[in-house]
Amino acid sequence: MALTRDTVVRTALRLLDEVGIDGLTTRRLARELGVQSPALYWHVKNKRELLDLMAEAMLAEALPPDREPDPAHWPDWLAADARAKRAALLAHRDGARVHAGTLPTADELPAVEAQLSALCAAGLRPRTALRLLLTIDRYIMGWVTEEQAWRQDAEQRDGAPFPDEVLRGLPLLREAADVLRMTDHDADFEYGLRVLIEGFRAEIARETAGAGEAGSRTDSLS
Amino acid sequence: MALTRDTVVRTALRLLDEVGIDGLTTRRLARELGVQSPALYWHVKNKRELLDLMAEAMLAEALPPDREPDPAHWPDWLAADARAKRAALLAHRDGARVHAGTLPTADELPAVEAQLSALCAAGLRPRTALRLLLTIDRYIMGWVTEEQAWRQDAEQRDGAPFPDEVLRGLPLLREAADVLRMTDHDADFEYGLRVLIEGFRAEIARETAGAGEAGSRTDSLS
DNA sequence: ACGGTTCCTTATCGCTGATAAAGTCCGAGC
DNA sequence: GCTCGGACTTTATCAGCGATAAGGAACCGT
Repeated sequence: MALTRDTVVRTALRLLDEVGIDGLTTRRLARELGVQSPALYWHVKNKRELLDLMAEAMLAEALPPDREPDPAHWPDWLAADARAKRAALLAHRDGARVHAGTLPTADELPAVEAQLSALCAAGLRPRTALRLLLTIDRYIMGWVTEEQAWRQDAEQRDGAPFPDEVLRGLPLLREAADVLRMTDHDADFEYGLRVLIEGFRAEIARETAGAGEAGSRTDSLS
Repeated sequence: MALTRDTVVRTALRLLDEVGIDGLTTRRLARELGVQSPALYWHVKNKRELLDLMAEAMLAEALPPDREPDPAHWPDWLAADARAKRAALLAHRDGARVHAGTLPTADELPAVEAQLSALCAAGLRPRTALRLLLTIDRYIMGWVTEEQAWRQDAEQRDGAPFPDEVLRGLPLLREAADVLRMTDHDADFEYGLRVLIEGFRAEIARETAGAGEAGSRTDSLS
């Protein structure tokens, strides 16, 4: 049976978990597939394209299929989507770094349109709703990137990071030591997510209230 | 005059702007310094350390020196710090990618302690305050990473991204097209920042209100 | 004048992503 | 039944990468 583009990508994802993104070379992948490395270039234009396909497959395999988002419960599905995306990125070693290189493509747009539709029904203008989605997306990317770097580092570090001695004279940090040392990624991610959604709530309130003066944009903070 | 670790790092940063992080090789950097590439390894342990030093220098040169943050105006300095950090990362090509590889070090801690102190004076527990700082930091990292990838891509792309034709049948995206196409990074970043700070405000209100039941953590969204 | 430290060079290693060119196989058309 | 053409894969090779070993030159305190 000849090699398929699909098996190349799936094998690459499996190999990624074994060796990490830095260990994922075309030769290693070819070996895994029982083939010489130039054979890969028949199925894939170059390594960049391979990584793009991996990122796409990563999200596809872990993300739930499109639902019609319910405007009434936007905080719920917004949070659920965020958790699902984080989970998708965490599902593979260096998942965030793989995804980070990719550019948004046109075929993701319909799902975004559906989300916008629900958010607008909840009271936002399209511009604001899209900005909101972008904001949450960047939080997730930044978060998981850091989280995976930290996890990676934790494997080859002996003992706790930021040992008690370096916290001498820093009483507040000492009190928040478990947050500093990232002992509970899930809870800490959840915190930021809640803050964001709380902020969105305020934003919706503001925008609904000032609906009459839609044109007068202001970025003031208070 | 002999080479200095400092001139190596400064030259590396200048070269980074010219060729980007992928073009920044030890050979290229050595050439820029009028030296053979193994000479670099006298001043720097390896490339990872060079990048760490570059990241450190990047932030040091663009970030304002420590001030004592004022608890009364926490939204102001929090936002100012966020803008400054984004500016620092934007100041060099691929700045976010350079910074992303680095791990937090102990000498950043005193500044964090000072921020915690101000946030606690404003009504937060240390754990919550630190989580808040982490949240905003990850937003910045995620944002600028994406922003620089986008800018990079824009240079070698002809015409607008997401041309009108792909927005056919997607009326809300069409209305938010300038956000989708990232025509104003500053304003879009500012939006997310404001949402975050609005969320922090709500968080402070919640925490101050429920101060009696400090132990009963809950992550529910509503 | 000598010995040690500092700083840099030359030579080389094993590895990377990628291309060119040749070879194999298999199925459609005659 | 043979042959031609496309679908794949191979071998050979390239330029470039980060890194190390070993040696040489310059300087500095003694």
